Amino acid sequence: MSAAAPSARPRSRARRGQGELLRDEILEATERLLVETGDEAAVSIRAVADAVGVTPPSIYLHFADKSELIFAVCEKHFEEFDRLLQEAAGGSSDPVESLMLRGRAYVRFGIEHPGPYRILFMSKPAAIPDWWTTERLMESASFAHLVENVQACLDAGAFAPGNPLMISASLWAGVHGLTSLLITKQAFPWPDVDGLIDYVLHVLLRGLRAEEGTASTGEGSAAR
Amino acid sequence: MSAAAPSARPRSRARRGQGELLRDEILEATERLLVETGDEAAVSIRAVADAVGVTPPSIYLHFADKSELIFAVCEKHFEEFDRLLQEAAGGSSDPVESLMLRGRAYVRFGIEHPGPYRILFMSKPAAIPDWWTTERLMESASFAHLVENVQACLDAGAFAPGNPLMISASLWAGVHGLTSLLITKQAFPWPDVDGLIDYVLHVLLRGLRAEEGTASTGEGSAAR
DNA sequence: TGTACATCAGTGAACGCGCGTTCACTGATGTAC
DNA sequence: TGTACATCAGTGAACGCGCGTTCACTGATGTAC
Repeated sequence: MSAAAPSARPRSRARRGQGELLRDEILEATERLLVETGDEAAVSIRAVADAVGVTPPSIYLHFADKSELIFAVCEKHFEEFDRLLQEAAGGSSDPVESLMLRGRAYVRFGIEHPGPYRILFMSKPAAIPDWWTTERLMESASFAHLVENVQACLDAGAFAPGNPLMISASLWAGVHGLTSLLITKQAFPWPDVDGLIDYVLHVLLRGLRAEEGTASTGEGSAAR
Repeated sequence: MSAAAPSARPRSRARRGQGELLRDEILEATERLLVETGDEAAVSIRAVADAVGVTPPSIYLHFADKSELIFAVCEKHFEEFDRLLQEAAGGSSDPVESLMLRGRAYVRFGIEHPGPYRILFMSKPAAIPDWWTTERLMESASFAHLVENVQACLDAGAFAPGNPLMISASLWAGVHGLTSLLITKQAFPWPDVDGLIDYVLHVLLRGLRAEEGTASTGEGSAAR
């Protein structure tokens, strides 16, 4: 009977000086839609407004335009992403095992937040606005943490000597490839996902490992 | 002066019985736009019609709807993709080297055809129409060829024993990850791309290699 | 304690746009007689 | 050899849609006097 009922509760107007409350509600709703649909194009200003229980122009009270809104959400996710990875990597004092933990956390983040993951790592370069230089910075931060971890492996003699940037890029390619395939090709007959994740990480780390006997402090596998 | 001039030559109407000619021109134009923009959403029926020098309804003389058109183009690319990889892999009789060649060809295809690559391997599952079961078949064919190649490595004792599906999925993840990052993050300060491709492939293959001494016919690296 | 007023959160209606798709049509081409 | 006609390739105009964004506005809230 009721025409065009908003999907959320009616939402009462904020009190004087409390206008910022709406901003958070908008961010939350956008994030929710982004996770649900996994596609920036599917998240419209109108859909967000409807989800919050407000009219479209209200969005512009808090965000200059659509991309500012989208990237505000992504920024939050990027921060969380880096934080999760650092936290996971801190779970071991062995740098190689840290990489393993970091890799697992990476893939898990992607699987659990396919919407933001798509935008952060799979969207077209042109879709990223100019002012989003933060992206570069954040990415660098997140990537820099990986490089540090790799450097620690090299310093410990656990990895064969090599260019840490090259090694880091390779690891990134590996986990990103797995993550994005799992997100995109859900119908593919994947073997056990957790097993696959660990297998891919093991192959990569094994491929980077120092030759036996050459390492200064290498853990090596058995005497022979 | 002329209003709304079509971007292509005026194109003269086909003769009786030659209507199919337009079909090919449409496919070509779609492919061209897809490669240029790299985004399915950016390729509109109207843009294709304009590129061909024809009005939008003409498209429907040859394709039931937009997705049929898009996937007709992708199907062509998928065939070419598999063909290129098989051709590349045939460049060596050593199965491990075949994998290397296959991997290089994979990444090169992605870099050279980012539009089709995005649609084939990076688009949302929901964006793929139901009738596109071919996709699964083709994908299986292409993937099956990889599995065969991996099995040959196992049979030759060049790889440590393992599940060929798991190994194949890992290799796919590696090359896909590299390809999609190179496509998506063009602004990232990548090290030398060709070097990076080879490095990633080497790391993966090294990680899969049989332990020295365990292999029956392994090539091994030097005596010690 | 009461009232005028500035402020602020949010609305309602509309804009112009490009999209996929439909439908009745046109006019050149070939064929039957 | 000439003409009526069916066929076929393509057109022109319009449909309804959802989109981002703008603009003049409303009405509740707090504050100054």
